[in-house]
Amino acid sequence: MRILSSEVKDHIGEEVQIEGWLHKKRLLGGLTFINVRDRRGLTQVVITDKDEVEKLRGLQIGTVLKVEGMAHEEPRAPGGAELKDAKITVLVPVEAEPPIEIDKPLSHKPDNLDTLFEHRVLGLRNLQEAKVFKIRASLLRYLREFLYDNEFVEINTPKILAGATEGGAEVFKIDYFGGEAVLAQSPQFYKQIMTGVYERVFEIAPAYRAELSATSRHVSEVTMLDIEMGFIEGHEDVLDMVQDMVYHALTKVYKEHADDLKSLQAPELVLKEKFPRYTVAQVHEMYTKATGTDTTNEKDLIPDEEKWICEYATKNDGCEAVYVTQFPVEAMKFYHMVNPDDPTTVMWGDLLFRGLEIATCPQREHNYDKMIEQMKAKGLDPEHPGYKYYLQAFKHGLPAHGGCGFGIDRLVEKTIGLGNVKEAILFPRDINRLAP
RNA sequence: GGGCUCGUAGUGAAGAGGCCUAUCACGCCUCCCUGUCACGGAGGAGAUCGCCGGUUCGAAUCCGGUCGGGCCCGCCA
Repeated sequence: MRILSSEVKDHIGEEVQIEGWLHKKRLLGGLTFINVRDRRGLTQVVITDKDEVEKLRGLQIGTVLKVEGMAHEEPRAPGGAELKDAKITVLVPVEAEPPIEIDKPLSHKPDNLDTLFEHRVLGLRNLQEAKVFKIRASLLRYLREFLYDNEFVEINTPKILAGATEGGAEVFKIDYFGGEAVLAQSPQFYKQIMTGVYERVFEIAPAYRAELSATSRHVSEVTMLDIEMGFIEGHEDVLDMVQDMVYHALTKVYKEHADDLKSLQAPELVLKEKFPRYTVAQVHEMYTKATGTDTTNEKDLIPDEEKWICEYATKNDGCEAVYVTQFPVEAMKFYHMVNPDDPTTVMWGDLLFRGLEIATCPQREHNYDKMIEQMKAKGLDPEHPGYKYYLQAFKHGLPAHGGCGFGIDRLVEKTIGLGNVKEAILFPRDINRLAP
C-alpha cells in the first residue's frame, strides 16, 4: 500500500512503501541519501546496503521508483522523518540525462527563456516551477469560489466563430471544412447574451490574439476570466465586484502559499479592501506633472504610466491594485456605455496591479436603439450576420449590465513577481513558439 | 511592423585581435568518503565559439549578410 511523502511522519516505526520519481542522489560512501518526489513533495530515503545503492547506478533523475523501508523519526531529515533500510524497486528506468536541472532553480533571465520553454516538459518538474502553477491553480480556485458565492453561473462559450465581430485584436483564421472560421479573441458577445438567462455569468477559457506583439506581456493564447453581471445600478457595481473578487483571491492565496511565495521571492502583498480609483485624465495630469512627459493627449495610458500610477498608489494609498476609470470617448467601442454625466468619457475602468493592466471592466450599452445608433456611428452594419444573434438578445430585453475581461496569466505573473507573462503559462504560445 | 540588443559544451556564465590546444560552475562518467540536504575531495569525457562570407600574417573577438532569441515602442488584455 503506497503512502505519500507527507504521511511518512505518521507511520514512525512501521514498514511503509512510497512511490515517486528519483529527484536527487547524494552518495556519501557507505551512506547514500536519495530524495523521492511524489505529488505532496519529497521523501528522504537512507540507503546503506551496497546492493541497493548499486541498483541506482546509471539511473537518472526522473526514474520512477518504489521504495519500501522503515519510517524513522529523524530531526536531521527534512520534514523530521525518513525511510531507512530501504529496498528499492525500479518501476520505470530512466537512462537519459535530463537536459536541464531538476533540483536547482532554473534561469528566468529574459535571454534564457527560450531554453526554459524548449525544455518545459522536464523543467516543470523542477520544484520551483511547479510552485508557480500550484499558485496559479489556487488563484483560479479562489476566483471561482468568490464568483460561485456571489451567484455567478459558470458557462462555456464557443471558441470557433464565423467571423470577427468584437473588434479590437487581430484574429486567427482557420480552415473550417473548406470554409473560413476564426478563433474567438473574447467571449464577450456570448457572455452578454447569457446575462439574459442567468443575470450573472463567468467563463474561464482561452482567448486567441493574432497580434504581432513581441513583449513580455503578450502571448497568442491567453487564459481569460470573463465576467458579466446584469441589473447593476451603475458602473461602480462592476468595479466593486471585481475588486472584492481580486481582494478575496489574493489575500487567500498569500495566506495559503506564504512559504512558496517567499521562496519564489514574490513581493509582499500591499492591498486595501477598497482599491484607489483615478480617472484617465487624472493619471495623465499627475504623470505629466511628475515626469515632464506630456501624455494629456493620449487616449489610453502608456505602459510607463501604468507602472507609475501603481507605484503612486502603493506609496500614497497603500494599495498595489488601482482602478483607472473614465476612458475618453475617442477610445470607445460601439458596445460601451457613454458616461451620462460626461459625454466625453466612457463607463470603462481598467484594473492595474503591480504596474500592469490585468482587467478591463466596462459597462455595456443595453438599450437596443442606442446600440444600433452607436454601431452606425462607427460605420458598422447591424444587419451583418456577425451581429444578428447578438443584437437579438438586446431586442428581447437585457438589463443594465457590465463585466470584465480579466487576464489570468498576467495576474499569476504579477502575483508571483515574474518578469514575463509566459513564465506564468505551462506551455506558452507566442509569435515564434508553437511547441511544446 | 519599427528601434535597440544578444547567440561560446546538456545548463548557466567568463573571454572583447596573438597569452585559446577556449576558462569556470552545475550536470554526466570513474574513484574516495556513514548524516547529507546547492554534501565534500581526486580524476575524466563533453564546444568545428549559431551559420555564410570578408578584413588581417593571425578572428570566439573586427566588418557585412543570414538564421534564431530577447527587450522596448506601436497594436492589444
